[in-house]
Amino acid sequence: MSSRSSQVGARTRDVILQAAADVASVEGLEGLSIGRLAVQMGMSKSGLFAHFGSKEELQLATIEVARKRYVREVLVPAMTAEPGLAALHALCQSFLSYVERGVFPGGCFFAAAMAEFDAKTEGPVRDRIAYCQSLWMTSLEHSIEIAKQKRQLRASVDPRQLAFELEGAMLAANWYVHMFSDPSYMERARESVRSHLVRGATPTGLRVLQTLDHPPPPS
Amino acid sequence: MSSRSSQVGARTRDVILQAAADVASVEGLEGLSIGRLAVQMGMSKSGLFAHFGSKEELQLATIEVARKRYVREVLVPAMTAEPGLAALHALCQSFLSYVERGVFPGGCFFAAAMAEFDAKTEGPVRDRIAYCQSLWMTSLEHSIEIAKQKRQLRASVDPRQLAFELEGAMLAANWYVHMFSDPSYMERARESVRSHLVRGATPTGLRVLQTLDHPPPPS
DNA sequence: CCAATAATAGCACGATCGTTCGTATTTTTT
DNA sequence: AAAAAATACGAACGATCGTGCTATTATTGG
Repeated sequence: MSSRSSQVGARTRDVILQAAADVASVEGLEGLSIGRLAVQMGMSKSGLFAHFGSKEELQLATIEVARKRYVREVLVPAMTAEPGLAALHALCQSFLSYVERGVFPGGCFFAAAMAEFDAKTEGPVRDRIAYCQSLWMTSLEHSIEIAKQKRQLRASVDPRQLAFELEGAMLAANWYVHMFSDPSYMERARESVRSHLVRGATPTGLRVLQTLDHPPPPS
Repeated sequence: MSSRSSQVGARTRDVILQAAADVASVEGLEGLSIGRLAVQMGMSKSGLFAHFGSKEELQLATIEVARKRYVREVLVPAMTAEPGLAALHALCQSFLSYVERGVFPGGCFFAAAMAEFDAKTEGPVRDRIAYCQSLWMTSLEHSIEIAKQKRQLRASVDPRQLAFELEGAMLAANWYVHMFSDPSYMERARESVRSHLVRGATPTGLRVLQTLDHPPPPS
């Protein structure tokens, strides 16, 4: 059988990687140590190592499970929203909620990984992190473009610029909440998102945003 | 003699720490290794180690020289501006220029350190980084308050909120410029700073901002 | 010029790092 | 039931980590 999904080891492997993702969000992907991870899992270093064959493979596999968790906890919940401005709003709220809920103990996994690898020597790990980050930015930009097509955001709105500003507020909240143990930075980010969306919105867009704040009673 | 300033070792110590700050901005303060640093300096590991006595002391001393470099390259150049909105503008431009000039090869030292330690166990290093970061935020907020007193920014402007949004844009630029090797993110941050300042400005403040973009001919 | 002191080097330590290898145990397939 | 494959373990490797101890070399003050 080519897939590992029915094998026993696949479950073990996944349990290892879930723990690895948690550790890496705090200690960094380089700070991930096979020995400490093995102790934490209650298994031998070589036994754990055999699942991956190299530390780099462990790091890449950790990124993959982190990405899946990210998709499940951030992107999927936002998919229920109507494409366009509502989806953009949902993506931002979903991200902030994901940080707030502690989906990763160290805050956003990819924010931490980006900060760790942004200046480092190129390699598969760095490339993968950059790719994941660009996907996230693209999904923001895409929703902005849909919103423009729907005349919910003004034609003058630059999708990449708006995505950059939203992402800046969300990233800053991610760092500051942990660094200063001050959850009020989440509200600052929400205020920032709200004001950016309101500022770019057309009258049509404003109605959409009002609907989101005061959801209509189920008919 | 109590001061080390006239001793030979003080110069050596400073050269070591300048290199350490450069390395740490790329590899992180934990990634700083005494052995590799010694090789890079062309001296023995124990000889280098003797200057500090422990890795933690090396990290703290590295933070200190990084802070001094930061003050010299970011804060001091901005001090020529008139207190208030002009100073706020100068602080943001100075920070972005400092990232752009590569004052630290890995981007902003303190942004990297904050991202590295925000989720980690408490300790003197983490505390010091948090303190340095809070000083920077406070200096932004202080300039905003002066600008409000001078009626350059509207009374409705929340200093901490505005500082948060400016910092978000600058931090995001710091990461993205390196991660995607795309200097255009610096312009995105400048655009973000400009629009935030214009939006909060009173007519008086707008005149100040215009003066900054089109400096008056020396009388 | 000599004694005191500061600065550096050499060496070794225990710990941990990623990695390899051989082997035993379990699970799956034939 | 036998064979094959997957899974895990224990031991050890060379390298590097931070950190001590001791000797040696520079520098400085009397």
